Amino acid sequence: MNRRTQPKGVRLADVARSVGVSSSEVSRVLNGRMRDGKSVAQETRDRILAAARELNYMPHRAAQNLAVGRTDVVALMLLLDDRRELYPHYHEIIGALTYTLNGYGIHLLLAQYGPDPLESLEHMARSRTCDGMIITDMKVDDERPALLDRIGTPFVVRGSSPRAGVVAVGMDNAQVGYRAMSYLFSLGHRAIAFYNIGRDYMSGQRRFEGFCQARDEYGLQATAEYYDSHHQEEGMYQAVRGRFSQPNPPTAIFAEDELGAFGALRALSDIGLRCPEDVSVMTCLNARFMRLVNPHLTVLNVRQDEVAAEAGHLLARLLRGEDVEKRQLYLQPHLEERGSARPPRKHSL
Amino acid sequence: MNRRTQPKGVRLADVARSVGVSSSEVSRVLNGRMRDGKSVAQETRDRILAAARELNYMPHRAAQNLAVGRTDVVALMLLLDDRRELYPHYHEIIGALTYTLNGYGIHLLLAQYGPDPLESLEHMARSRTCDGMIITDMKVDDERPALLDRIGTPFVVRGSSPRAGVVAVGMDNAQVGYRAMSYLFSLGHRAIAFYNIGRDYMSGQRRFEGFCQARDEYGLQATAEYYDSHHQEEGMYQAVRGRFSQPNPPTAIFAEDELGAFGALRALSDIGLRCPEDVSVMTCLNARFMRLVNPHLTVLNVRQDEVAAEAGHLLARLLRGEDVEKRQLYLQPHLEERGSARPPRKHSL
DNA sequence: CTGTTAGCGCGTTCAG
DNA sequence: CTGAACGCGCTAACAG
Repeated sequence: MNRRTQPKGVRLADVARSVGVSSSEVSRVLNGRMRDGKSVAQETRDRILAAARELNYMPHRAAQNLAVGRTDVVALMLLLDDRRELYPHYHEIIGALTYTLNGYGIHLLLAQYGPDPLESLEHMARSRTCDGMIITDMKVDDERPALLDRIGTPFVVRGSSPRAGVVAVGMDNAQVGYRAMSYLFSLGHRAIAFYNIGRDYMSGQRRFEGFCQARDEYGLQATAEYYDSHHQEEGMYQAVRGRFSQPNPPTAIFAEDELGAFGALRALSDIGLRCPEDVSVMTCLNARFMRLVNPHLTVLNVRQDEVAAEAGHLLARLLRGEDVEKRQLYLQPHLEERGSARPPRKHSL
Repeated sequence: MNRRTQPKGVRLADVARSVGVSSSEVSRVLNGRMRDGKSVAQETRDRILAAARELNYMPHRAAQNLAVGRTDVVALMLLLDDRRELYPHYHEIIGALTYTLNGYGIHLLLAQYGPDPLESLEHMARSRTCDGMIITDMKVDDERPALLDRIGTPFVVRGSSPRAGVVAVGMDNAQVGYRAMSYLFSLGHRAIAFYNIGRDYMSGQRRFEGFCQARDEYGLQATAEYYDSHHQEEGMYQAVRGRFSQPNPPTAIFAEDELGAFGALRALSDIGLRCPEDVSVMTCLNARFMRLVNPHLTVLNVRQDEVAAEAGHLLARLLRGEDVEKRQLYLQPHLEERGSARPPRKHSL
């Protein structure tokens, strides 16, 4: 009961000694390495298990890792913003990954990129701190997949992959761009301002393609405006204020993400315009609380939690040695109408 | 350049052989273990460093861990809600912890509690998967501190500690309760409904104490109402709807957290009451986006990121062997007025 | 200043 | 069915 913990912890050898067998025998029993004919006498088996429980034996992770050459750890490297805060979408990614990986007995390790991201990544991978990695926020010229391939570390891309031959799971951002435009068009909007993530990001690039396709298809070349933004709440605020001080303001705004949408709303509010009466606003996001707040934003739901969960499953299978098809899986965004986008007014004041 | 990665990775011995020294020598140089008089000849030193760089040597984590008896990992075990999602406050905790710990060369490991939380915790600690832990969401009868003490694993409590003799850093929740009441009282409210976190949680218990103190001090025994809630958005929605179908509804509501506040707002809206014209609402939270949304909530800002950062610093110092005072640090909440709470109307309709 | 030796704790041959 | 011996890769103690 009140027995003091052993100074160094109880080892395999301690259990072995207490039973009067070799430590190999204990290892075999505890790891269930006795299939085929290879078996351990039922009696020694029981005695070993009893002793292990009695001594409260717990294998030493580092020792196991070293012996087996595996860590059961998957790393996710984080990009913190200028305030050292996590970007919103990480919330769901981290939750879903932790949950999913734990189902495979894998822990999630978090680290942040240093000044040289590739170096951070290489360090993490080559030191074998983890068995595999999830990489996110892909740039169009992202060198991480190639690096990890070279090192031989299994990984899954969360998001759009800059190239084939890797396992990637993300949202279909081309559809995000296309459907946002289609929807606003169908409501009757023609003057649409599309504020996008930077096109240096894969998702931004994809969205841009979707935007272009819709724009051309609907003949909006003259009225639909495209902006590369990626400057969060304040950036969008400034951008929208600036745009509305110009002639021919848009009747609808697509914002890159939730923060951008709030920036846009704040700008409209300060200008004296209402949403959706005067200007429609939509965006794409998933964060749960966002659905609870006012105004209820009409969004293309990009289910980051589902994406992350799927990425976790795929990586786990990869680590198990199962052969996973090296292909890209893109989930479709789901339109959720909540009233922040409506048909434009027929006549301006 | 295009050299292929060695099958098993390059080891210390490889570097040693390439230079013609023993691996201890390499280890010494690479780890800078040469203070005091103990030095390594400048020349061999240089040759070793050159060879290591040339061979692109990277120490094997598991081997180092085993040899040194340290992992440079701190674990945070998560509580997922019924939807397997992370509670809102984790977002800032995780970001701040990752950032802070990385400054000490420590990674953050995430795992979720199994059905038996104490067992999960013990497993994590005794297997020496991590060097230390951060524990959060303390219950009043929380057994985790005692368990970790017994095991001998360093830890820091994020939140209110159920007992002295541990290192804890959290918000002063008694003040949260007290100041929320004071503020609403000072605005002129007398009929206040205080929806609290469950009192089985330390923070709930503390808030309750603050609530009681203010209630008694201001003579609100007859009009201030207390509810243990802790049922998130939907729960608060139901609770508020229920309360307003009764006589003598409150003129002000304190909600346990952001989700609760949104539930309250939704309920009021459905009932046909406006905030803050008809009913004042305030809560306490920190999440950044929450500050951006409408309505702008008047809150007691509980800076979870600062709390977590401080907890990270303390744990890191603990792990370095510095002797940290085993005491509790509670930051003060900061009132931020954003208009969701106002003086009550003089006369009801 | 440097090499040798001996672990760290566990898994895994390979005989027996 | 079981034990002895070795290896995982690195660090630390101790000679020299």
